[in-house]
Amino acid sequence: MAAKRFFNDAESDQDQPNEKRKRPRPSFASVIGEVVLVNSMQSLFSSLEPLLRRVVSEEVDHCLRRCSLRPMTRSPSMRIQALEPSSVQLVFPKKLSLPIFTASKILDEDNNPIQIQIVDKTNNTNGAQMLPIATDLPNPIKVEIVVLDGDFPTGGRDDWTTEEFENNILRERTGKRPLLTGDVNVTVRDGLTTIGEIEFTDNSSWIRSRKFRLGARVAPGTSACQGSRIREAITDAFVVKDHRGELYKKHHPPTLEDEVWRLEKIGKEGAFHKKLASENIHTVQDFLKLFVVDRSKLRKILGVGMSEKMWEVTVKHARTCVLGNKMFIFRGAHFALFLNPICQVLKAIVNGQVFPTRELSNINRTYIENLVREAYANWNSLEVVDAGLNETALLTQGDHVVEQYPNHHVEAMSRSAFDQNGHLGLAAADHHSKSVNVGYLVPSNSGSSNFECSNAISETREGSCDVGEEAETFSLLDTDDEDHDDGDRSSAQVVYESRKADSHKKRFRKKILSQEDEDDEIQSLSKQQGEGNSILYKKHHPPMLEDEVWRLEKTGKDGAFHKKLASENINTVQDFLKLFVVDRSKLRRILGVGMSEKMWERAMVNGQVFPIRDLSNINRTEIENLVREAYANWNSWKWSTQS
DNA sequence: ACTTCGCATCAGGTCACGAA
DNA sequence: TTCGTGACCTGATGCGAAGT
Repeated sequence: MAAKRFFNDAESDQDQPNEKRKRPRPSFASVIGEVVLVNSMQSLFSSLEPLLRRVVSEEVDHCLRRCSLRPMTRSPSMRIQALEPSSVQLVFPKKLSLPIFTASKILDEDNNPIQIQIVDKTNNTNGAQMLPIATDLPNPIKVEIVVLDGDFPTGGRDDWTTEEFENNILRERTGKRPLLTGDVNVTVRDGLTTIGEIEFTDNSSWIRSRKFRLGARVAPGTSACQGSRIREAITDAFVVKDHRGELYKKHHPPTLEDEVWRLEKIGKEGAFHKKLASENIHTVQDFLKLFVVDRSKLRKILGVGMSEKMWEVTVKHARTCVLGNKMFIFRGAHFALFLNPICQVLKAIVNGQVFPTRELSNINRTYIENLVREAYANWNSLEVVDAGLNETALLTQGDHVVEQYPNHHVEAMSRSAFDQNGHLGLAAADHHSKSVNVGYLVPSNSGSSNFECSNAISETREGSCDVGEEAETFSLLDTDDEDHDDGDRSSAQVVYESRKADSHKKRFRKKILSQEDEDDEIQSLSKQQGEGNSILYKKHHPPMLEDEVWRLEKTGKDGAFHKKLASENINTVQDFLKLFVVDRSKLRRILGVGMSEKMWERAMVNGQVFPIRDLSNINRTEIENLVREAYANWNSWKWSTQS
């Protein structure tokens, strides 16, 4: 594996912008590090030689490039005029569509090809009134699209000289294709042009700012500006990601059919993805169904490896899923249960009597719960119909409606739905005073495209929540006792969020978690599951002599202790134990005060697999000296294997 | 020659724990 | 309460092998 790119000081040198174009090279420190490892001056020279050769080669290359470019890129007349005030400028009228990936077409925020305008900002104070101009300028004008460093212009300035602009143009890395390919040279007619297809060939991670800008300038050599400079255009800075990132892109909003790793915090083939897959949760729909039917089970599947914060992010993202308009009907001898695609009850018919959501509380709660679970278990056999629901019908369970729906349309609908029912309005859903657990969605009784929300459980911690008897109704979405705690937790989390900045954060979270009564079960489950997923870092019990030393408890791979030990040539468990036996205090010193006594003891418990025989009957000092000698000449001894 | 894919590694974030 | 550290996660990406 090659070392990661280094960002040395030379790259930050503003006076040498071309430094950024260099192929990243090993830092001096990394070279020295290698040398220390091999511990020989010969290695030092052999390590430095290729580095020096490359540095010299690249510097010569850059000098040649700069010398060869400058005369071509700026005409003498342009150079003189560069610093003159200019009211005419190129602009990108629209922002770019983000994120941008390599090998993908660069488009504007409306997903249309990028445009470039020439505008005159004379008499324009706020930039909003700039208009394309076509007069007083030659027509057409050739324009070149270039890539700029994201840090340009420095200091947030909105003006620059032609030379500054030119010095911040980025070129491809050594051995790579041109950084920008496609229609990089365009012709502006009547003050406006559209760029066809352009795309990046390389990501932006290799420059210090990690961001690019697109720039547009009048093509070098064009002497057609009638004595005035046309100022260059630049876009906002943006990150260009490797095209592979596009494959892993999260969907906003996700669809029911999306694979579950499209949700935030669930990486493709990552630990959570595997855990979910092992429970047959493959799609966002699967995820949401289980969330509705048995939230605690879903939480346990993910385990403590998924923190509360991550869980919230994932759930929040999942909740933005568009549910579509399908309805699933679970029929029995005396009942029919109408469910939405994520197992929320829309309506129930029991013994011929129709129960819209508002009246579901009148039915035996356990009875309905069991039906829902049964429906969930037999999901594939349910009858599917087109319910004609509004396409934007979304989840509204267990959270503030506002938070769940960035879509204002849906928010408005939810608001009206609350009002219709005479239930809690959004205004009352004050973040600081209460949280609202919304029950389930139903199509409006009138059959209109609106839908209603029923408050199932509403918890108030500090303020009042006027939901009347509705608060006593039940929610099929909050089926177990834990979910009453969820009400508490939601409120608690609101309070917690408001205290985010203060130092009670961790203790407070711990307290909340303890209320959830899930630690032991989840932890043991998560540990079991986690072991399979973190096998790369797994500690060995017991460790083998040949094991790398970081297999011992409290010694993280590539962590501080690992490095300290490695620097003393203690690479294996055997090395560790040898020094432990021969000179325990030295070993302790190597690890330093960073390893607490408790950690030290734990590492010892894990490391001491071989009992040291009692030497009290033998001359201790003599034996110790022999052992030290043996240790010092370890590799020169002939060893026999004990039978 | 170029693309695709899998592997390995790294960076950065979050969290828990323990010591001071 | 603060700080240092390890653990473990996702996401990014360099590299080489295999495929086209």
